[in-house]
Amino acid sequence: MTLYEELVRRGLIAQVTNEEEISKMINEGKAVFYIGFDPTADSLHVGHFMALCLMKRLQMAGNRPIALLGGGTGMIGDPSGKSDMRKMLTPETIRHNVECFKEQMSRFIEFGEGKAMMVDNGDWLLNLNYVDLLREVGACFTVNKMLSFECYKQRWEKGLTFLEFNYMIMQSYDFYMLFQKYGCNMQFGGDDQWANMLSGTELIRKKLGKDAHAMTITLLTNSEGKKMGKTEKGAVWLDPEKTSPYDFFQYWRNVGDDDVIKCLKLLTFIPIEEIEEMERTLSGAELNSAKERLAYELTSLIHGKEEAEKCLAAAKQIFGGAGDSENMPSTEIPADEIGEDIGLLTLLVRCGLAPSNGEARRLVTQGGISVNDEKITNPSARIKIDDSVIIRKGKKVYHKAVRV
RNA sequence: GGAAGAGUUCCCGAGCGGCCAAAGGGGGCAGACUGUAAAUCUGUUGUCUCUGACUUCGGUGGUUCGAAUCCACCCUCUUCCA
Repeated sequence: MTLYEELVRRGLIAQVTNEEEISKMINEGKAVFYIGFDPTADSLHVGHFMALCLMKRLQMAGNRPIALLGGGTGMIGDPSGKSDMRKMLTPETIRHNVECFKEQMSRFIEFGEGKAMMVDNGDWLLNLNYVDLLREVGACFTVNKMLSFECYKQRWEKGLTFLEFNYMIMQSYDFYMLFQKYGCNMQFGGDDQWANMLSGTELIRKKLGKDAHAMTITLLTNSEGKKMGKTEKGAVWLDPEKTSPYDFFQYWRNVGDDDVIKCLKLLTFIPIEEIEEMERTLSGAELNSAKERLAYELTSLIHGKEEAEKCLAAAKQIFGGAGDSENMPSTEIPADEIGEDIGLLTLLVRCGLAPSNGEARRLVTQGGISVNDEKITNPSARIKIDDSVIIRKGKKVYHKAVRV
């Protein structure tokens, strides 16, 4: 099976400019490709992870990856497919985010001589001269064409600023630069980037008369068509400080039945045959084993095998019935803060299980809280903590409060 | 520059002098049912020292016994005209 066939079989590919040439190029390891990452936050999330996985797959086949950090494009903000304008980021934030990205990326991809490259488009975008740029590239774009792109549809109602409208030109310019500087002949990106990427290949054709290619990756959506990797609390981050390994593990452990197989295909390196085998044989509750595998694999890829083992063990202990666990998320509370005993509501807030006393009170009154396996419904209850105490919120959130 | 309109709790969106902590929906949280799934049903969803008090309806002042609701100014956005 060739690399390209595997990508297709995994469902990773959404759109390509020229299937024949692209498959040939990547199968033979001849592609120099780039994927852009705009530094919109101080941590990568699952969407980025998919792109990094693809990078790794291609790298293993001998292709040369370039990770492009959007130190320049981040100053503008991509309007593609978004209904609202992004909050403008300050240059300081962008620089900080770029640094965070760099660090996280280098954990997945090997950078260096003859390996992957990391470049920042701020290097060429930030010092562009407006008039020069207009004459050089502006002349290659027609406004009517740009306006016809699907990705701006959502903006017709709320308005598209000139600032954001220029994003496409910047991204095209990136491709054009990378093509010249590094011989980069292919661009990958999320499917929402299709228009931006095509514009890049067109610019290259117009300016240099050469062919460049683009391929988009399937967006990770659940069976309802919503983007995955988002929770009510925001994105599922790769940074353990922002999304703890345990929460990360649980996110994947709890994906819907209809989404497990897709996630395994798109996000893990488990051989495709094995996944297809699971797809054929597992149904109903049996899918739980696939979910567990998914959670384990991903946690292991991102936080390391050791963390993954811990999460798995913690989950088994917690959901397997045994109440106690060393690996349970916990909060340490100084003895003098607890004293004789501590108010239940205070304890819940202190452990981050409720944002306010009011919310904590509600939880307790509605029967959502158990302490050491004993349901407590009295909000004014006081809890003695001799050593440590296991709090359960709802069905699946366990937390340990430890006296120190 | 001129004219008209809009800004409400996490989001959308009603309310247009007291019965408003503010309808309805979405989302969230909890309960039931389950497989740590989905769907469904129920409750709940500003804060606190919680049968009471306090703070919220773009901002600042004002009218009134009483204002999200009326007035003035300001800010922001949308549409129409130039």
